[in-house]
Amino acid sequence: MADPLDVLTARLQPAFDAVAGAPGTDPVVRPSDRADAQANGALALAKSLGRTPRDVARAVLDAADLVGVATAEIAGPGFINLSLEASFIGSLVADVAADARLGIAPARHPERVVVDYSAPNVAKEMHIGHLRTTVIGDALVRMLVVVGHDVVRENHIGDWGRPFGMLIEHLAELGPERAESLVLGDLDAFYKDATTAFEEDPDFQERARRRVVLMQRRDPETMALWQALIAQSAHHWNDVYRKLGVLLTDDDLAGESRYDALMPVVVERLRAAGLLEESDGAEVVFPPGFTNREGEPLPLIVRSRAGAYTYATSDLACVVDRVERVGATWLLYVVGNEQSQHLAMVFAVATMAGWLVPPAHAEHAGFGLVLGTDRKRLRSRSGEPVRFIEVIDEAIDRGVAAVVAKNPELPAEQQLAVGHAVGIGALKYADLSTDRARDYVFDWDRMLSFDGNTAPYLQYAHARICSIFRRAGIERADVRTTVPELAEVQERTLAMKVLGYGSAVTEAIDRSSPHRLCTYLYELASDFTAFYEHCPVLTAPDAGTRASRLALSDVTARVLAHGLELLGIGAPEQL
RNA sequence: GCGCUCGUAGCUCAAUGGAUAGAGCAUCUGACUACGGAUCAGAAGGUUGGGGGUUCGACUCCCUCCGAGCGCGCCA
Repeated sequence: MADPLDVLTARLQPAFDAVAGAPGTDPVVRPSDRADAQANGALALAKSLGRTPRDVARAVLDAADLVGVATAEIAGPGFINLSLEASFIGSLVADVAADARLGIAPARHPERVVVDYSAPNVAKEMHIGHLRTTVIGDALVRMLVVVGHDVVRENHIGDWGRPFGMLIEHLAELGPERAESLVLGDLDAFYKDATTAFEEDPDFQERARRRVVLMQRRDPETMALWQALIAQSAHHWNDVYRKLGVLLTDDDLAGESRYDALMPVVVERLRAAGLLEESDGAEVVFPPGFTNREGEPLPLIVRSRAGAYTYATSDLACVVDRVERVGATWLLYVVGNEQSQHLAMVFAVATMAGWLVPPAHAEHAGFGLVLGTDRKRLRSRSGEPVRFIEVIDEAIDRGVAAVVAKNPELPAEQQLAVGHAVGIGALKYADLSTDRARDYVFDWDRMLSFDGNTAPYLQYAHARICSIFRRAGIERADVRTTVPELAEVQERTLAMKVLGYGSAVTEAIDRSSPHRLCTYLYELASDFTAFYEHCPVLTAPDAGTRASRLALSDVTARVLAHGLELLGIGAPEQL
């Protein structure tokens, strides 16, 4: 238990219980600007006891044992301000330094969680719209894994449905060997050519329709062509994922085709449950609480008038598969905000049908748009969506250029590797560091700046610490057993921040909000630079202080590197 | 029309219902032969879109209005 707030809570709990006359009264201990921490529980307790908050706080303090941990005083309307003993903070920092997990607590209730993210389409290039889902999903996966959840990554690719008749037929015309060059050429051009043929050539249209039927029957030649399309598309995605440094692999592909066989089952089960209704010739379910333009109930269409299954059916099949086959109790959808109503309806119907019931639960981790500096949806000059791979390559180029300009002495090979980490880090961090629900403005200059809440700033702080040890020829591991003495205010502030790492990670997971972790890491880096400026490490006044500051520096660097890793961002030892 | 999301300093963003709403950029003042100045210390900048309400206490919860964006029956 490295979190000082937990320690304080544990110390205050019995006193609150005694004053309340009942167990379980929450002291509500939080970080505070005025002191190290503040307990606010007396305010709530006062009301039920019919006493004044300050009176309750006084009684609690009289009953509490805080010896060796903190001193307390009553402030304001009834806050208990707590100032930690420096020796206590130091010992907790040593605990964190000795912990491979750096104070991150394991999940109280580990779950099998499916994270649905990225979701590109076969035979289409990834575009800027895939940035947020891919980057946010990847960070959430890493955080969930580190606290001990059993995480199943699922990349819900668009690999099935009517357009594939057209795409497969087009590939058949070009000859299967043509598929090989698709990744080098332009996937979008292929898609466009197929569309053109479909629209302009009635014969082609007819053959495309037949292909759809052949797909349903799993005709071997058709499936071979289909596989070729997927394989070539996967090359492109994997290129993106590798450069971007996300964890997705071919093993995580869970395309719509996987749920094809489940769709009729879903409809039949809805029928058996008495939920299915007919509306304008389509088979639908009306989840309560959703209305259309006319204020009438809004249906979720699971089978169209033409007899086709819809994406709603596919998403319902997905829920069934994830709960019943995968055995997940937590379904996390990293999908744009614009799908919130659709997903809410899918979740509602799945719940009505009894598929999505406790302990199983679904959560939509929605996100806003990527905007240009004109505050409008980011697009290329031609008005097309920006190609994802171009954004990635530009990030790398800019990162390398920044490193080359700033550290010309670095060997060229290292400049490339470090520049990659800086560029990709900047790109990812810009996305992760704002509240995901909001739209955010994409701005190269700001995200690559070494000042402010950016990846390069964090990476720089980390590199500076590494530089201290490198310069002095000190092994990092050798300083870890030192219990830091915290005489200077900057040392104390930094130490307190180090102790907050675990709760920052927990908070980011609880709210599916990586930006909580980003904000924490930025504050940690800021506190470090203030410490670095005011507290000489290698030239400290005495050996004890030097050892103490080395220990503090080491643990700070480890938290920075660990935290960046959870965000999917590298922490080079030199920039 | 209905629904969802968002609205915080000039700009870009923070802030579990807790005291005086915090950072960075830009602006202004200071501090350097630097354990990496890609820095630090400080100043200035706010009716948290407007108005009501709940609460001991509201950026946060509720209502209402304004503004922006996105959805709203057989595409995914």
